[in-house]
Amino acid sequence: MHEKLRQHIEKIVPLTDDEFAFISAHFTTKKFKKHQFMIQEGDTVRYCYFVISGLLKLVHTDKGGKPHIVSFAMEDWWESDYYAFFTQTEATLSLECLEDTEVLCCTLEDYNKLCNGLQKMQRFFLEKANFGFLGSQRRIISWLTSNSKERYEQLIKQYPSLMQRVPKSLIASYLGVSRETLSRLSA
Amino acid sequence: MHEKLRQHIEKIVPLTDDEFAFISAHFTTKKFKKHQFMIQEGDTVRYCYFVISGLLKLVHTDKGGKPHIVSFAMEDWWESDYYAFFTQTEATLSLECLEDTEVLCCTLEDYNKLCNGLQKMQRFFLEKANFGFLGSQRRIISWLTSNSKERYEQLIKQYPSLMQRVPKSLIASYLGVSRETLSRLSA
DNA sequence: TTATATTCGTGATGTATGTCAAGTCCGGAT
DNA sequence: ATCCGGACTTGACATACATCACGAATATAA
Repeated sequence: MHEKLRQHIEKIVPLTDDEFAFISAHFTTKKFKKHQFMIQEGDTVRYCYFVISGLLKLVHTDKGGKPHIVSFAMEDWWESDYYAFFTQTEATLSLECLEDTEVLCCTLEDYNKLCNGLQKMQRFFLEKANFGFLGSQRRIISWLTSNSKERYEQLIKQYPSLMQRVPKSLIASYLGVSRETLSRLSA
Repeated sequence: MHEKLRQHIEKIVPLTDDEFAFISAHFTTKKFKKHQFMIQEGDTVRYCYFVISGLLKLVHTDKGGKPHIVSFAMEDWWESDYYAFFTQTEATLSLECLEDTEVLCCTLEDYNKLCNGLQKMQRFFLEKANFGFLGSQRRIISWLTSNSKERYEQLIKQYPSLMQRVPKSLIASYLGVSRETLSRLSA
């Protein structure tokens, strides 16, 4: 089942069997049920996660108690409260399962061992980080240049499956509009 | 003058003189005047830039021709149209000087040579990429959870000098509001 | 200097969106 | 089958913001 991880990494750097065995040793498997929290606000964040199957939402709750979806994470995505993970501080985000989910877990210590022990792996994480940054920048640009309807259409074009898998109120939260407004956009 | 680069890198990884000499050899210096374009839409993006001094704006122009500020870049920042830089495709962003500016330039080839030739440097870029991602994510959260006035206050708190260095219309563009609205927020 | 552009504020008005409220539809639990 | 709660839509109204217009102050250039 770590095989999915291997395929994922080999999209960026080829691996020998020995190398993958080394990598694999730094991950553990966990399963979560729908509605379970993988990270809750205030937790110490032990892991970053590679999603084997399932679907997650990364959520920030504002002072007024209103939740906002920072991102979704589906198969082949890496997710965590990365700020808390990297700085080993308390989580300000929560990570919750929208479906039954299976993940591979990597501690910060193992993340660093992977980077230091295998140059290819550091290269892999560098690529991931760069493209993660570009994805966020793209979302910022989308927000600066497009109205709600256009952003909605861009989202369903980019992730068509999302519409079938999550309620529209969560899509609305991700886009930063109310669920009522989103409902009216389709017209 | 590459000395600023050394100090900057050594905030993350310590370097020997030999190592820094190796690094230094992969950068060239350039100077630009206020209003000069370092990157224009449609250009091939030869470099990513480390800002020694001065101030830049990274801009996306929408279909209607309206410019939107994706980010500012000041001393000690790295900037480019990274998507175009990494994928060697045409720039969709422009990079323009708001002040006379001095930068160190690094081609993608040199970037890769640095990563492959010196593990410390790959580690450095990994840290930069991770924190760049976290910065963008923070901005997205700020947008999801705060109104214009709050986002404005967060910005001046985070970068007080920006207010003295750029016209408010650019701040407005960065925040995604009209200059008139920004003008009324102070009240 | 004078001329010209840039910056900034402010009023009037239209529009997009949030909020509150009601009601329908549907699936899960008992 | 009945009940209940979540998902979604739609209307009414309030509000934040964009846009257009104008003028004053300031900077920049000839």
